[in-house]
Amino acid sequence: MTEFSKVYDFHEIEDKIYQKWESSGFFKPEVHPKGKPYCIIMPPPNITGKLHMGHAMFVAIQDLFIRYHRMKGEAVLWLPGTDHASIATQNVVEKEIKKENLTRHDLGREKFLERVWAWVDEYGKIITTQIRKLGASCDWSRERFTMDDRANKAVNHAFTELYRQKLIYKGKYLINWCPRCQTVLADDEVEHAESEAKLYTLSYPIMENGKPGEASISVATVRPETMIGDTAVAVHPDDPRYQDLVGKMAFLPVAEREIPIIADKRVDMEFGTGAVKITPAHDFNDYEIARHHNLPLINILTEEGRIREGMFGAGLDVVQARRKIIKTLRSGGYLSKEVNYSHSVGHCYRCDTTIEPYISTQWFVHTEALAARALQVVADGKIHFIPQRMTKIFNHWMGNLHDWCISRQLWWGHQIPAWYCQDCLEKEKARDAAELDYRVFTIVSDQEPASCPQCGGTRLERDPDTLDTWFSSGLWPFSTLGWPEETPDLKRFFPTQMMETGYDIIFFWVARMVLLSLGLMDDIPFKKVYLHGLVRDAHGEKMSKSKGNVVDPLEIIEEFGADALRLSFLLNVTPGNDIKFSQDKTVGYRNFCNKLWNATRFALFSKKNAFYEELHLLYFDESKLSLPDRWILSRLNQVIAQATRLLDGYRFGEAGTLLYEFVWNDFCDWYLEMSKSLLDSEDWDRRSVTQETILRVLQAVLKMLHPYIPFITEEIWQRIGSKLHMLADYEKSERDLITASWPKANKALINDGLETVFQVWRDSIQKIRNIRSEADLPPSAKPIVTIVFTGDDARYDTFKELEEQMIRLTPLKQVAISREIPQKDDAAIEFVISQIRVFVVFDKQIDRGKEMLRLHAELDDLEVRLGRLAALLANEQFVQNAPAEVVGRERKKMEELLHQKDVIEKQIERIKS
RNA sequence: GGGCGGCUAGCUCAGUUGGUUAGAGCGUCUGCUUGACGUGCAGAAGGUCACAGGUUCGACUCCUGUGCCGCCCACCA
Repeated sequence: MTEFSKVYDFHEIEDKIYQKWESSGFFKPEVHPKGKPYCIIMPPPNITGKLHMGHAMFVAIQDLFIRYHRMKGEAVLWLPGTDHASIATQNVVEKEIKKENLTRHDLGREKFLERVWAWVDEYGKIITTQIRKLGASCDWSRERFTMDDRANKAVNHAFTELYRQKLIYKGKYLINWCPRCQTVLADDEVEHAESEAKLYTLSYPIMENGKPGEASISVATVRPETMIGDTAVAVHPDDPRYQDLVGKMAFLPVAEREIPIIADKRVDMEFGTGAVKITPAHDFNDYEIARHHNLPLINILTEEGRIREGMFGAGLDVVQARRKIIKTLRSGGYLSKEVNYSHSVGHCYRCDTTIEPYISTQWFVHTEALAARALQVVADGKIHFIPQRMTKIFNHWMGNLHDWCISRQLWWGHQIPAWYCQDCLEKEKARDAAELDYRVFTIVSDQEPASCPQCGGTRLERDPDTLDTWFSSGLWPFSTLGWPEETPDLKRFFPTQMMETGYDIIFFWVARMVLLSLGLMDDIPFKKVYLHGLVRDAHGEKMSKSKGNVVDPLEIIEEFGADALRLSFLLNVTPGNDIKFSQDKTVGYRNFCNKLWNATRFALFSKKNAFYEELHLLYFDESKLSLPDRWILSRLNQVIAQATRLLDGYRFGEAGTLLYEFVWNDFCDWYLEMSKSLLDSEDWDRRSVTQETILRVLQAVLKMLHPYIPFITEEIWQRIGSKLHMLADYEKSERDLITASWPKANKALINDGLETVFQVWRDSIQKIRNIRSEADLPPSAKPIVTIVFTGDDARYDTFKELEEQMIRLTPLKQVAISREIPQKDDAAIEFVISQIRVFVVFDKQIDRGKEMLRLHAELDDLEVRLGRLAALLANEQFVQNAPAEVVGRERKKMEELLHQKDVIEKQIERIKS
């Protein structure tokens, strides 16, 4: 007999089991070669550091679905990987080398990338180890990295293909520039935050006869330092204040230039002075206006965000320049007003530096056509969001999308597969056009070209820029399956069944996958998008290193086990809602695991009961089942049906709670307690059938809990293997729980009538215990109980059969199940439950005052309910409109309550007398 | 400026077709060496389901509005 420790110790067990699963190949879809394909591509964690709670949660959720579907016999593929996370990782490594007082420029591109690769090696291993610790049943033989050779190939192919489709173009536009990272960012990589500033009013003199005159025009700005880049002043065409000024020139102080006063409908007459300075190279609004009026652009900033050489305040950063220019304007009398003002400022999502709108030449993806298709497939229900409200968020973003800037001036990432022929470039330059036509000298190819296809020249220079990290992530659902090759995996598993990720990356990632999949695969990437919330700390604060409230999942696993941690994310949660992580929850779930362990220990390995001392085959024989057996089997099959339905509806939180309660309440607290006397029976058949019932319930329970708590269920499964073998219908293929089949509800065993009687039976036991407890008597004070049924009440037989159980469980001294009211006993406490009268007699005198209090409390409660019911039933509308079934139920309740009231009142009378 | 979520027992949260006395875990109180589990067992207290209207025979659940907390989006000089 296997040793069964008193307390479940997950240490050692978890790693041992995981190794067995992995080495047996159970994580591969090939375990069910003929199964229906079911695929989830794992969101690849960034290799910026170790895993956090958010990762632990997604592993728990995805593994739950993966294991559930595997048990349903499907060919399940959960494909793991990690993400190079271009900008984030580059920043992390930059910080790392800063400790050695080095910048990436000190090292140079090649050396710097060596350092990053070393980092990738180190953290990649840590991350995959951590994912294993959590019990993830993903197929490591198919593991990928967003910058491995195959991903690289996919990225180059994608870029080339989209370029060929004219969905990718290069151009000079106003973009978001991070002066710290020194790269362009996409719109959604800019985080906006309210910040306090000053709104200055500047006066620009109007030119008169070629000279600045007396009159002036006032403009409001929060960024006075940009005035040296102004190329116009704009007013609303209908603004009566400025009618005569439109078309005139204004004098730009400091820069000492003349700029035109123009009219544009985009100007808000209500704001500030109604006149706005136009700085096209450093403001998105101004850029738009300038384009319409063909105004020149003046770039005043360097890539580091400092004022350019030869300009006012050269070399200063923006804040310093602002101070200096304010001083100058003030002394020149050009500053007429300054007020406090709050406005929204963009920040880099990776380093929080203030973003500068900046003119730059970059690569873009045309999004209009792709976004329209994306909206269409969602509208057609081809992609379904859980929770549904996320659809709106997705749609809103898709519907307001600008072109996607995909080039980055970073070193770490996929280098753009574009080469520039230097010969063609020179020719193009010689043309001396206003703008270079880059297409003339650009070669985009997924292979490095040997020579220019135009001129045959070999002086080719590769674009030094890399791609947005989300570009390669956007290909993830198909690049991981082998695309652009027509691999068997791609054919079999694409489109994937589900994308499970956090709602915080709907735009960054989910949307990009949809766009790129439609563009390159001409198909959706996944059918369902399940979005989980954020894991916060116990007080609802976002976990962050700076706050010091980060909880390390590995520490929790070490202390409470991976199963307990998983339950913390899987029970009592709703899709899309943030969850607060507190250790208290995990403690509770650790206790649940221990409960399950001990239930098994008792049920199958308790020496005293000498279970299974007789080795024999168990043929399921319904006719031999005892009442408790039939009851628990009915409950079990009910639970199987319900849990399956809930899981199919993605409601794993509710399914889990259902299982938790079934195991703890129905199975442990009631059935196993009842089994104790059943197993005492002299009757061999009785014992055997009870053992079989325990075994069958446990078998199904372990199966259903396995997706939630895979380690402990597998461990128990292995330990009870020899018992399971005794089941006549045992399937050899179920030697390992991970690949065992999900249970099917046996409707024939569901018995609603029996469950109802059992409920009344349980309630009556609890009521007796309650009376005992209220009378301040210990459990050892066992009463004598008489339970009286009316003449033809069929429940009599059930109670009769459960007599011994009742004595044992309540516990009682003795019980009489009767059809007749017992002889009058003044000491008897009576209650009515579902038309059954129960008389309880303790041999100890009970406190009359206490008893009166109890009775009055009950009476008060009854009065309230009776009042409510009477009003309800007196309402003709209710009687007429409510379904007969509901009315009937209420009437019955009324009768019952009246009866209870009567009984209580009589007792009160009796005690009084 | 637009949109979304939360507001249910002291705390953390469940609650999808509107219909018993609104549930769980933790915490609290009382009792228990009941043949597996004190990481346990038994019992109890604790809620006008944020507020105000409306629809309905009936609303935690549907509609409208309000308040507080939080989030997302937006080219607010």
